[in-house]
Amino acid sequence: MNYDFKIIEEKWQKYWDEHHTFEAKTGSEKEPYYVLVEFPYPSGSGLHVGHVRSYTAQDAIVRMKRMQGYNVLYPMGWDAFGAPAEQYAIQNHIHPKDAVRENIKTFKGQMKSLGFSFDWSREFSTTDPEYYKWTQWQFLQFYKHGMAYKDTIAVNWCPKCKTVLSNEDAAGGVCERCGEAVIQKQKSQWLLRMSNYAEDLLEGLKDTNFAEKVKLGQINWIGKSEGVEVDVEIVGGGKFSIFTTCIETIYGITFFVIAPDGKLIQELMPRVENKEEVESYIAETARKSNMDRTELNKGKSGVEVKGIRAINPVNGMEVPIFLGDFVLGDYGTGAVMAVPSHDQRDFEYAKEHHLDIIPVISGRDVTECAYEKYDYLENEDARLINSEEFTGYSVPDAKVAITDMLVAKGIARKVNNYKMRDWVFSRQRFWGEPIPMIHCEKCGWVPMKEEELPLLLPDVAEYEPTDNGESPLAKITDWVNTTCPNCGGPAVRETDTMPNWAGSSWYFLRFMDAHNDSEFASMDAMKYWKRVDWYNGGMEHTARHLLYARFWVQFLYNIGLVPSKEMIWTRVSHGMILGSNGEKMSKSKGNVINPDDIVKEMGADALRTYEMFIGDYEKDASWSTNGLKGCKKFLDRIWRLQDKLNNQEGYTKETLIHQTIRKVTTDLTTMKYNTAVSALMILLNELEKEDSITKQDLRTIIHLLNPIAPHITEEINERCALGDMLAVSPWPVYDDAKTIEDSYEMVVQVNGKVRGKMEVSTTATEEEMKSLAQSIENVQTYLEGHEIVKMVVIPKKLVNIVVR
RNA sequence: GCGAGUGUGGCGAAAUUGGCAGACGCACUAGACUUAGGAUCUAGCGCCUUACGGCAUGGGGGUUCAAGUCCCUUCACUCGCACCA
Repeated sequence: MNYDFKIIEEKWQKYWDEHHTFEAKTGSEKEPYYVLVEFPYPSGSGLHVGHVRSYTAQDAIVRMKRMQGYNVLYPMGWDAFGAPAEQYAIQNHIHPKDAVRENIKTFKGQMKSLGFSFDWSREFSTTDPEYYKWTQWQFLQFYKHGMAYKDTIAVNWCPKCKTVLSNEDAAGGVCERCGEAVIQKQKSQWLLRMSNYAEDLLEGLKDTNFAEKVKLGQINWIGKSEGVEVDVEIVGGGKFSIFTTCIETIYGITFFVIAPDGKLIQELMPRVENKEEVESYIAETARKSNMDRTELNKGKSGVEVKGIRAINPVNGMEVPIFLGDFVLGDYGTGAVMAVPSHDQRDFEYAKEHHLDIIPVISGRDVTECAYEKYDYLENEDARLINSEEFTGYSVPDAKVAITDMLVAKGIARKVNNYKMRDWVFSRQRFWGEPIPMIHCEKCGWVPMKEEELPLLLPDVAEYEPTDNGESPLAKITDWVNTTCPNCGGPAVRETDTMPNWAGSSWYFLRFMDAHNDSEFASMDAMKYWKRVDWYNGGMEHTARHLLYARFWVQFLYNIGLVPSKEMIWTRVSHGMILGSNGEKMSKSKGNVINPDDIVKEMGADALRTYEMFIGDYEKDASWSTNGLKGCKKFLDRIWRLQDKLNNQEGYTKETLIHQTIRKVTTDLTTMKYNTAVSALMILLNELEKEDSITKQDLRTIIHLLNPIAPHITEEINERCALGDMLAVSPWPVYDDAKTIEDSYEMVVQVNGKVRGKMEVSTTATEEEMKSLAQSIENVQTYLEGHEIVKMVVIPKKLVNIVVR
């Protein structure tokens, strides 16, 4: 008889709800433990089997930790602002607010039907005014500390979504959401000075326990390079600066290249002889999207800036200046020294424009391609050549000596540069937190009074983006028009909204104190919970979301509002659940599995067990309905164990049970869910062989399974009157001494090949093992006529007899 | 191009970190039970060989008594970053 999962699962879900079983109490004397899964966008398509994987994985840990006596916080909420929610609303012609409300209802119902032990008392949505009030408040803190500013900059613009994108959103030159090629557009934008935190964000990684690949993602994104900034004189007066990481090649300069989108060329313009040519190149670059600029890897476009020549600061050589779009206006100084002999990019440019190539480092020819840094740094014999007094220096020596010389002359500085830019914080969108800033003709930008927050999103009929790039909010004149908080004169509100990254940058703090209406979270609550001990999310968020969140926290720390500089300790990421064809699940491919269907057909416990058993948690895995059936069968067999119950005391399989407790406990702690399930299957196989089993046998196996399959196990426990509810019972403990078998199967090898096996007592000495090994008949046939050279004994494992 | 990772039966995967490769599950085969069912139970299941045995962890080489695991080399795929000076 199979179990009726539908009735059982609903019964326990209702019980947990009504008894608030999983609510965490701030301030409890138990040790706090905070487990977080990324809160989802409540999109219209509902919960994905991928969500089920990570939520179950964390749920299993959380349930075990509770039983181990921790005060566990496992919260859930909604990241409901931003394009996905808005897009859904536009497509379905309903107000985003209503769409979000509906979708949250669906998601929450689905989560409950899967038996996740979230603390629902702390639930909130980033779109709740009670929450975004504090997002706005924190923006004002950024502003008041000089960390938010408005600037007209070239921004990534998606012509299709009609909105500005951050560099992170426009990665690869295409819009993150719609895939459209991103173009550059000048716009006045709010920015957060994230680049000020580049070094701190790098340093802070040392105080986290992130997976190595997660750290690397952060390091790459920050993109630190150490180098030297050098002043360069222009013939006939004026100067500019360049940034280089290879100062040792400075004698090889044959030209300079400056950015077409930078300020320098505009300053030089009056002296330019070929203005028309230069201006048309600038215009051409502006038209190019990032994509084009990146894809044009080969063939270095550019024009010479005629009439202006620059002087190499070390040898006084006069060289031409070029414009090239491979030089970026907003990185470094927007100008580079070009050393075609030792930089492939410069080399190609020089070939294209017929410029000189002067080698300055010995060891390789430079007629075919450049002799680059990674190459000459490997060559210990490399020496400087054609470099006046530095000729003959090794590269490391030259780096130091040339830098010192230039610094001493006062024309150079040691500088670190970072790829990471300031965070573009404006979106021309309706569905986001309004930026609480007011513009007054007289006073300029003035922050709203904190006590007037939240600045509510008005109710409007039209929330679709406009063609001119203005936020839809701009059309609502009675919302826009206001008075200046400073002088009381007429003023207008900022109509841009915040990116959806804003609300998710601090939500984990709010969970620590979710209903506080006088602070975003009290210092006491944050000190109690300390930090997020274990944070799970998709790999796609490990670079950006995590970086924003860390930046946000570090800023709050610096102004004394959070207890530590890093509030997230361990970050892990899960692999995707792919369709049964091994491809990413998508509607168009028709390979989407809806968790609701599985819950209906097989039950939540079966789905949970299967997703834990599917394979290595950090790797992608393909869906298999057969695999799922196997797990359902496993649960059916667990259910049937009830029939074998007897009234005897103690364990039937003591050693194996202790081994299983140990295995499951360590596997859950190290995210090896698949082998934890397999250990339970092995135990079940053994128990099934018995005619009858004890209460303790049954209680232990269902206790160990409970974190993964909470409903069926709780039901068996109740039906068989095995003890207190599992959810509030202490986790089984194992005794190391009881995990040891009396005997084991000793393997006997001759010259490394297995020639015999023998059951041997665990207490057998090495000498005993040796003689027993030689007593095996089959082993003897391989020893005959040979001389034993040596015997290798691995206690409790094997004997290897080496013969000649 | 740079960085990271992966590669083990028909399939998903294990392997106490150098010690019996393939645990556990799926699929498959045979049988049992049966008021034929996509239920349950039993046995088998890497490849070659009648067998003894031999060969097998992407390929090649090495270290070792012993290699999926360590070293060198090579191939394939996946994921990040990508004109960052």
